[in-house]
Amino acid sequence: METATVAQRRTTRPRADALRNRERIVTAAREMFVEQGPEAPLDEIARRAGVGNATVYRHFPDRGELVHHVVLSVTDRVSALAETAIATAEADPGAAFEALRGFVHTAVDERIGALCPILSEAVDPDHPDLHAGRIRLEDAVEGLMARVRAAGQLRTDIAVGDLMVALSQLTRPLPGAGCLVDFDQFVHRHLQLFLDGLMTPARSELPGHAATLEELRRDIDERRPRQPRNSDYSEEGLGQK
Amino acid sequence: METATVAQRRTTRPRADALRNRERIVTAAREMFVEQGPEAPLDEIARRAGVGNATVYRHFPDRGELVHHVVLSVTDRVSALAETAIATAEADPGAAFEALRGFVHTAVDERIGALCPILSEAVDPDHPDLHAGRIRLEDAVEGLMARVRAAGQLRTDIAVGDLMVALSQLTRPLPGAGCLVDFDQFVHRHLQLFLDGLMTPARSELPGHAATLEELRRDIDERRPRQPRNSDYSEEGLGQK
Amino acid sequence: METATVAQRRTTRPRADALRNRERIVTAAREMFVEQGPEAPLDEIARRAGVGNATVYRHFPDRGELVHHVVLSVTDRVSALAETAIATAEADPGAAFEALRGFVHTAVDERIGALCPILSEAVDPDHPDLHAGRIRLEDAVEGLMARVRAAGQLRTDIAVGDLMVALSQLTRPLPGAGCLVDFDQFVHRHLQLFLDGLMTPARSELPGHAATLEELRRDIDERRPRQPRNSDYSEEGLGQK
Amino acid sequence: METATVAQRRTTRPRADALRNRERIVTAAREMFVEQGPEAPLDEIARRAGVGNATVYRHFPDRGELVHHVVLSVTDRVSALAETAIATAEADPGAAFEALRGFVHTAVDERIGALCPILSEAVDPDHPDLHAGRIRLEDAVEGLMARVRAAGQLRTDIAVGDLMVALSQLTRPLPGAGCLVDFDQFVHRHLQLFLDGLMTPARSELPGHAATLEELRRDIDERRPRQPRNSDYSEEGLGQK
DNA sequence: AATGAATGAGGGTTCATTCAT
DNA sequence: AATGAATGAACCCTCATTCAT
Repeated sequence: METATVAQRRTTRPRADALRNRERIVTAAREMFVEQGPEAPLDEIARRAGVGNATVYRHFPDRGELVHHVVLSVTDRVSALAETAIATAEADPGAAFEALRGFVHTAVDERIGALCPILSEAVDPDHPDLHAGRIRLEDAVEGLMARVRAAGQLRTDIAVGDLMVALSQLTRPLPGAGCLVDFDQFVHRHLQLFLDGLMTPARSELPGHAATLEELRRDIDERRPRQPRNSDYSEEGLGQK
Repeated sequence: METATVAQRRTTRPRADALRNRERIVTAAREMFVEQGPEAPLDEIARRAGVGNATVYRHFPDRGELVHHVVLSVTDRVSALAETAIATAEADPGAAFEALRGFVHTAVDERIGALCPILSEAVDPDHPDLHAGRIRLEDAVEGLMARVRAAGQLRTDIAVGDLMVALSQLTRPLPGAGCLVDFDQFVHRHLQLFLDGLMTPARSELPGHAATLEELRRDIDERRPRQPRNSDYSEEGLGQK
Repeated sequence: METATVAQRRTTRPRADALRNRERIVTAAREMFVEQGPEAPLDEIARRAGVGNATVYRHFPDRGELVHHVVLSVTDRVSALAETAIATAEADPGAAFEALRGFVHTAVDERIGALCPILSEAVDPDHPDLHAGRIRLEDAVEGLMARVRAAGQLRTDIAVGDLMVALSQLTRPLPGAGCLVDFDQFVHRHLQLFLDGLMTPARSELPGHAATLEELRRDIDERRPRQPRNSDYSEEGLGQK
Repeated sequence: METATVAQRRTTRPRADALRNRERIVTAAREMFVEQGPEAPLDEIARRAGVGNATVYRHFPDRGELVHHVVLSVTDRVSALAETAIATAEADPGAAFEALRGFVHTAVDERIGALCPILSEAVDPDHPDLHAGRIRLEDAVEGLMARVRAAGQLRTDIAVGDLMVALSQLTRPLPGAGCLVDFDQFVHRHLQLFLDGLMTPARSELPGHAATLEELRRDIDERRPRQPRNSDYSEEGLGQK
């Protein structure tokens, strides 16, 4: 009796099924975002999660909220992966680059592509949770890269932003292509090739400059509404080393 | 005689402004497809082209027709770039890889990302024009890659499909991000890194298998409506060479 | 030379080809109106007439104008048919009803169904030309019916409106059905049955009252925007005679 | 136990307001189809039903589905009327034709004109429900006509298709005329006249041949895209008997 | 708390009408 | 005078979001 009262006092006692639903929604959304991008129909997410559409709204008042939580969830998982990889790299510095490879390929299966909103206007960059998540992710991946760099296996002209953005891009689904079963092997091929390009010795000189996630966010936030898009390729040193 | 010629010319001459409009629509669509994929709102394309929405329909009876022509246009431009690069590579085999680099970086400015529909359901793969375009593009890029390979500068376990798909992916703008001026330098950085991964000697073993554009199309056409998506990463040899 | 001047003075010298075009447009419109109703696409009418769409607008500033002229044209043709039938009926009063039958069936081939706008809001009832046409048609058909009635072969409780409206209705195309080749024989069957019902002796008592075209127009013009539609069948004497 | 029953009832019970809406949509559509045919704007149907347009789509995923249900609904109602009339005809064979008259006039109020899609491409003729409905309707009306024929009061050269098609045509409102209160009495006049033409003894010979609804459907399905439309009136015997 | 239903806004497409050649 | 081209309004349909049960 008293127990019940206490339970009731916790104003937000989450019912077991509510918690389960919430989790299923986030999972379904993560899948959908990877496959269709952050514009995926909410009704479809609800269907895939096995709940009514309105239930999604109960848990996440608007799409932004849902994106927010998905990003948090993926950030957490990928951060954990990176932290694990750090341990591996420290255990055997000779295999540091291998640890990085492992991290990259596994991150795909954690739907790291769902992180793309982190770099767009879809989420509020100043939200404390997201900021914290980004810091943790950045620290972990930077830590991992630092280990590989320390082992002399990673070129020195790249930073976290380079890896994360390329990772997001290479693992995004082709637009208008639905769920491509056969496409996944291609993703892993491209990741391998990209990773090969990260190894020492560097085989070319890079244009632009290395950037962290924080810097990328800042760049995005500051950009002007619309401008003619011109490559700066010809103006930059791109020559083979 | 001359009168007849003039008259005839008049009969078949498309109006100057109509031609201009058509060109502007294709250009606008190319931009939009790169940014948003082949599902980009036609109204927005029309707006960007500076014409009414119905004008788009006059020139291209349905979306497929528009996509078709954009793909053809980009295919042509990119094929020409590749063919030019071939000439460069032949002139100086020692700089073959440099010719490939040049091609890749320039292709970005021709909006090669607009080719993504070529790999989706958005175009009829059996249309003669598209098939011919794909063949020309494939031959040109394959020809270019062959030159670099012959010069001993390109790893041998990759094919046209690998390059084209990765190129499309790496050059796509971030979703919801509009036209990112600052992002372009990142694109070129990633292309450089990816290209470095293509050089000899190969630094890793690749999962899956090399594929041509034709094979990719076939894979897509054959895929079933929906299946659980499982990475095959863990089942494949991904080890460092 | 002087002839030319005179000709020019007639400010509205209609060029031969313009006249021909005008005629072809009206003909095409008549066909289309019968087949698809007065909402038929003007572009399609233009196409069928073999002219550009804008040419239709040169001749008929708006759709109403076109409908107007089609109605006039059909009214004329059908009036002529009726007048011919009168002559036949007078020549052989014993075959008066046969003359009426002939008129009805031939009127179908003159696309009398295109007259339906005469009873709707699609045309201005007060336009002098239309009014005159309606009077001529009414007089002719009434004249024909009078002959048959005088011959004792037509029931006396019906008037022109009854015949014309039923004629229009029975010959209208089924909605959404396109051009029904096989449907025409059905039209003629129904006309026969309806005509049989017009013969003496009358086999039933009719509800409502006989009406002329003028009265019908007036009824239509006076009707209120929207009212619940209730049959008055149960309130009227409909019994078999 | 009882709780379970209640719960179960709740699970499958369609909401009261949803049911009401569905009914209102079908009713509105029935009216619109009678007036404008099966191409009537869905937005207008929604407006008339007093619901948002999207609600129509929730209940009927596409136009075909709506047409389908309207046709079923009308078929049911009219079949019931015909079956009732059969009973009347059997009770007093001398009044068999009167029963037919009653059926015809009452069918108008059930919006029998909404059956027009049954003869167009708007519905799938092979759908089991529609087929069953058509059979029921055909059997009922044919049964009614058989009773009248058996009583020697109905001419023998007509079939169900003749009656149904003429009925649909004669009861359709004039195009562009909205709902004509005053027009209804005309409809009933014409029905009376048409019915008089169906009585024995037949007063003319009919062109073409009697057809059932099934045969009409077949004719429609087999017809070619477009052909010159020629009356066969002159080639057929139409003489007075 | 969960849900089915309702809705309005937005994009796709057609078509009557106007414009420029 | 004739025409191809351009346009905006209307309609169809989808989907995010709100409402009522």
